[in-house]
Amino acid sequence: MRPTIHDVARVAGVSLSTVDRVLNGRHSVRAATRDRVETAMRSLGYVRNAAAANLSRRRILRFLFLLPGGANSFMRNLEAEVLTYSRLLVADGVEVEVRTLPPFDAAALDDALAAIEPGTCDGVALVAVDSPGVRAAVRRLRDRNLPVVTLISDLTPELRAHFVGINNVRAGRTAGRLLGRFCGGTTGRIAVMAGSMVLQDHAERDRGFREVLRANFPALTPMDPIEAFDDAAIAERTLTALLEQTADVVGIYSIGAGNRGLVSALDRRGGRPPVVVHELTENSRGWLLAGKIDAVIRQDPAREARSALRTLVALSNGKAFHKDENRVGIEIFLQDNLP
Amino acid sequence: MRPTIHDVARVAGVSLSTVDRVLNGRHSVRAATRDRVETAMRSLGYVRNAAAANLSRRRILRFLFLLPGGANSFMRNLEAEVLTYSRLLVADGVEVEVRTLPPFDAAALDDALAAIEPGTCDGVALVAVDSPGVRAAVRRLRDRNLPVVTLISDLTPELRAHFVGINNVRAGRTAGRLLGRFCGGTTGRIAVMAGSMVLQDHAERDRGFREVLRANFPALTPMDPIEAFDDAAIAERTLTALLEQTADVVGIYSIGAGNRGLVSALDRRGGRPPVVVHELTENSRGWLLAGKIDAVIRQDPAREARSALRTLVALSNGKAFHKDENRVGIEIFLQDNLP
DNA sequence: CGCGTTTTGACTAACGTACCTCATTTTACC
DNA sequence: GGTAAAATGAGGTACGTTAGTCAAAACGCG
Repeated sequence: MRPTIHDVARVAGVSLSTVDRVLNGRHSVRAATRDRVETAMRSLGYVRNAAAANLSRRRILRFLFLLPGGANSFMRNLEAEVLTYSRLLVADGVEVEVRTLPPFDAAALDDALAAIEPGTCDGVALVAVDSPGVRAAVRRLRDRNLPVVTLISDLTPELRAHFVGINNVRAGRTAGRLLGRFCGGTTGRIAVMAGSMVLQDHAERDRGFREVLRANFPALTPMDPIEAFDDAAIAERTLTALLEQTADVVGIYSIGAGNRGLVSALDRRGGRPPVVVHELTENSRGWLLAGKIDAVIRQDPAREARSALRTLVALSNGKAFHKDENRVGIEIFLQDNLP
Repeated sequence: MRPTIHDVARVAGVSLSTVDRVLNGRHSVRAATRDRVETAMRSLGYVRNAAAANLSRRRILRFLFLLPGGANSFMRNLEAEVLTYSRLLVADGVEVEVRTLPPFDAAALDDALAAIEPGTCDGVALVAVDSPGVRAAVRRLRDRNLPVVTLISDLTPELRAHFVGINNVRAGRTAGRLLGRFCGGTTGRIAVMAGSMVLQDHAERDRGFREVLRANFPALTPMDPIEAFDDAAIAERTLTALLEQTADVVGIYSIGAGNRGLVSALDRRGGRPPVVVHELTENSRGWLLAGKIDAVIRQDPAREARSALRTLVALSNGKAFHKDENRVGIEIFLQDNLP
């Protein structure tokens, strides 16, 4: 049988109340008494029963997720995963509200954060837009002891409790090394297609990609990024034009969405250079299997949703959470290791 | 406020006892009554409070992990991860016993499974060795409603509740495709180093590797596997000999452990062909960063430990567990996407 | 030493569910 | 219609913790 606070009280020679006071930092307890209680806990190997504690606290944990709205398929996917996983957590007394905000709108995020009433929420996960207002709002939440987790896009580390997402520079580097190796010693130019370089994550991937090519594959020259604004038609048109004008394209890196256009453009030509894209979708999975692209790099939105939620739960329960467990990786998929 | 069984009873117009009977399938309840209760549950969106239920059941969940003993570093790693994660679960009333058995010993596994006393254990995770005795023992456990999860190595699917591990044929295919691409059109032979082809997982990886080379990279010819028995000295000696005898080795695939010997052998030569190995360790991570090898393929033992434990917990609580959540992937690491 | 202040103890109700007993009602069947 | 059997109700206790109240004890300080 696991020891309970009753056992701790008995061994420490104090009352239940005192154990409770030590455990929950209530009234003042003399240092000597606290020591005795803590020693007893250690010697018994006491671990607070999380189920009983939460039950007694009659506490349901309410978390707020602030995600950018709009058509961005990655974000919609992430939203769906958050909702899916939170349904599983209902049995453990967790309630999740997902609110979508105008994308890239610091003021809207700022307002949403400021509007959080004390006592109505036990933790926040947000896709950060870095601005002084947002930083101030997050700081206020932290001062209220509300755990804040950043998702996908980070803030300064001292403001948030945990960041769930990938390092996009390293994602770009990974793409660069993969494509560099796939090009196998040929010389030529690499076409780069992005959603928009205004997006921080796209810009970071682009940077990492170029770093690696410059340092490790000097025979490959990345071209200026085409901005396709995640639109298949634009992507197809501009890429087709580029391929017609440029004879020595020996590889293609697609940083964002709009890959349908990329594939159509390539389909109409005979042969194709190595292609590396981001995000695993039904489409990109099919293209990988069909041999229309060579590798997909992704961050798993399902794991990100779960990590964010688990982190919030752990922080709210005052549990140490395993950082490693809640880290998401930069995954590489070829047609053989698809999930 | 979330609805409780009291609410369900009120709405259904029955007593608490009856709701309890329906919920836990105790005495006989008339179909009509059961219907009313179930309708009430649905209309209220009732979800059983897992914390309260387990508390009341004064139930601690006891799980048994049966892992192969011996020096196999992957298994030792896995064992450590199981212990680490189970420490986190203590607060939720989970107790884990890890028992190591002689490796590849079906009889020992069989005995260990048969020795499980009813009532002393709520679920088993094992690294399966397929034999009639083991299958029978697992079937008996299943008949006792004890959830059984296979780890790393599977049994026939109908016997176990879940398998946590990777498909090694696909892992080998992944290695093959990666190495094939890295070799970039050159012609020659590929050296293959395994622990022992008696190991099923090594044999499967070898098979997948060859499949891909044959189908997609006909210019690359895999050589017969060197068996190094996970021993660095043997690996170094045999690989050195092989490289001296064979001029056209254009790639190396290491299926198992003993990579220290591989790296030493390569270190003593000028230049090296592309190298793909399995398992991410402090060593292989260092070699990747130092450019001594090109890619590492792994299954994450930490995630496998967590998945097995979470699956057992979910099954014991009668919860639907998310299959996807508890699946582990075949991960590819280059020096840029290391965790 | 006596005072006021801290610290501690004893006790109680509650959280939502499980599980038990005993009594009562309803049903099925002849 | 009467009987046994089945179904249901009522009520209690317990799980381990939280969170309170009130009284008693110990302490610090002049």
